[in-house]
Amino acid sequence: MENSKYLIIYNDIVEKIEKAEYEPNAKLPSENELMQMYDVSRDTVRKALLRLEQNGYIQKIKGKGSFVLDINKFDFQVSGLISFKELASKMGGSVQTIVEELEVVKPDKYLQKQLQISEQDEVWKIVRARKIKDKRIILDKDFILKRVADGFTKEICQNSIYEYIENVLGLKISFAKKEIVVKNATDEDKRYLDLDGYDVVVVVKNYVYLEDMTLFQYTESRHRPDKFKFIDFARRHK
Amino acid sequence: MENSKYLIIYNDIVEKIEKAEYEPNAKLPSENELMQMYDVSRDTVRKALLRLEQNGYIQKIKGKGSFVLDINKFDFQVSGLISFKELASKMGGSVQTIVEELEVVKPDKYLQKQLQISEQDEVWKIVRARKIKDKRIILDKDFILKRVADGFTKEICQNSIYEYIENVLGLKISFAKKEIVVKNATDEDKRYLDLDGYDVVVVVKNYVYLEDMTLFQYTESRHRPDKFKFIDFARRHK
DNA sequence: TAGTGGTCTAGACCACTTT
DNA sequence: AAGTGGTCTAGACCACTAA
Repeated sequence: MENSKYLIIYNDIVEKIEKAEYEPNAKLPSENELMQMYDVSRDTVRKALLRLEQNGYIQKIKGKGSFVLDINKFDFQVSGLISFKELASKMGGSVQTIVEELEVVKPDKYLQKQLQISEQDEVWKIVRARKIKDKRIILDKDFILKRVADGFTKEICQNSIYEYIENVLGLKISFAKKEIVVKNATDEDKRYLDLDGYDVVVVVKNYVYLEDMTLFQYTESRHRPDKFKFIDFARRHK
Repeated sequence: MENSKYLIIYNDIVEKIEKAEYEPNAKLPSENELMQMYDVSRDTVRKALLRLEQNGYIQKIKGKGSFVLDINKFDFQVSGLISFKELASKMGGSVQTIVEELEVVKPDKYLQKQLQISEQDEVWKIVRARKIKDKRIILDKDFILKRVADGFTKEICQNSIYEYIENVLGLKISFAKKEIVVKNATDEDKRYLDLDGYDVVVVVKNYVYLEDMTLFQYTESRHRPDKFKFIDFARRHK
C-alpha cells in the first residue's frame, strides 16, 4: 500500500500515540532527532508531522516542539469518512446490520438531482438497518451508480460496502461532502427503526466522489436523535 | 500573517476560483507554469496547492493536473470554525444578535468539567440569541476563561467575540473540537428562542483551543432543528 | 515521448522560545 | 547562544496520463 517514507513515519507515530508510547501532552522528538531516527531528510519528517497535525494527533508550536494532543480519543468518532463497519470494530461486538432492500432501480427525480444523472442511468438501491445493542438505531440508504460499481450481494452489504468498493473493485474514494439536517420521521423510518417515541430523525447526507472527481454514490444515514453524535476536529487557518 | 509566498499564492487562487476566473472543472495551470507565473520554486507552489486541495477547492490528479471543484459553494457553510458574524456577512443583511446575558460567574460542576478548570477560576458567561429574518433561531452560550480573555462588553458581544479575541486581544485560536447532538429543549431554550412547536434542539458544543494548547472557551450553540444545517468536506486518507 | 503530479534530498535563512 | 519549527530554494527521480 503505502510505501512512501513519510506515510510510514506517520503511521508509526500514530501507532505510538494510540498505544500511549507517546503520552498526551508529551513532546515528540524534534524534527532533527526524527531525521536521525528514521534516517530521512527533514522535509520527509515534516510531511509526516503535517499530516499528524491535520488529523488532530499533535500540535506544533514554533520554537518549542510538537506535542501530543489527547482530544483525539473520541468515544464515538463519526467525523471524516469512517464507515459503520470501521466504527463497529472500534465499538466492540454489539452491533448488527440488517439488509432490508437490495435492488437495481431507475432513479426518480430526487435521485437524479442528488447524483446528477439522467433517468436512463441505473442505480443500486441498498437499504440497511443498523442495530446497536439490539435496537434499530440507524437506517442507511445507499444509492450507487451501477455503471461505476456493480455486483452487490446481500453478503457484501451485510459486511462493508466500502471494503468491497475499495478492495475488490479497486475504486479509489477521494472525498465526500456531508450534510447534516433534522427531518420529521417518515413512515419508512418508523417501519425500519425503533424510534422510541421520537418524531424526528437526524439525516446525514453523503455525496461520495472518486479520484477522477466523478460522483458515484449518494447515501442517507437516518439516525434516532438521542443516539446521534457527530464529532469534528477543525483547525483554523484563515 | 500573510507574508509567506505560498499563502499569497493560495489566497490569489482562492479568489480566482470564487470569482470563477478559474471555472468549475477547469484545469489550473500546471505546477511548472505556476512556478513561472509567481516566480517561486515548485515546493512553494505545491504548498499552496496542498492547502487548496485540503480546503476542497481543487482536486489534484496525478499525470493530469489540478482541477477546480464546484462543491465548495455552500449556501450555508457552518463547517470549520466559521463564526456567526462571518456567516452573517455571507448571508447578507437579515441577521441580528441580541445579548441576553453578560456576566462573570463561578463555574458550576458541569462547566468545571467542560473547561477542565477548578471552581476558583472565573468565567465570562455570554448568552446571545441570533435572529434570522426576525425569528430567534439560535441560542449561543459562550463560556470564556477570564484569566485568558477579559474585558467583554455588550458592544463586543453584539459584534463578534472572535474578532475581539483575535484582533484586539491578539490571541491565536488554533483548533477546536466540535460535537453535534440533539437534546430536548430546556425552559431556557423556550424562553429565548422561537421554537415553533419543536420540542428538541440541535446542540453544537465547541471546545476552542489556543496555539499553546490551552482550552479557553466552551460554547454551546442551540439551534431550532428545522433551521439547522451542517456541511462538512472530508478527504479520505487512510 | 512529453507533460503532469508525487516523493525525496541537502542546504539556507528566518522567527520564536528557552537557557 | 542554542534549539526549535516555518519558509524557500534547486535539483533529482519516479509513476501516471496523454498524444
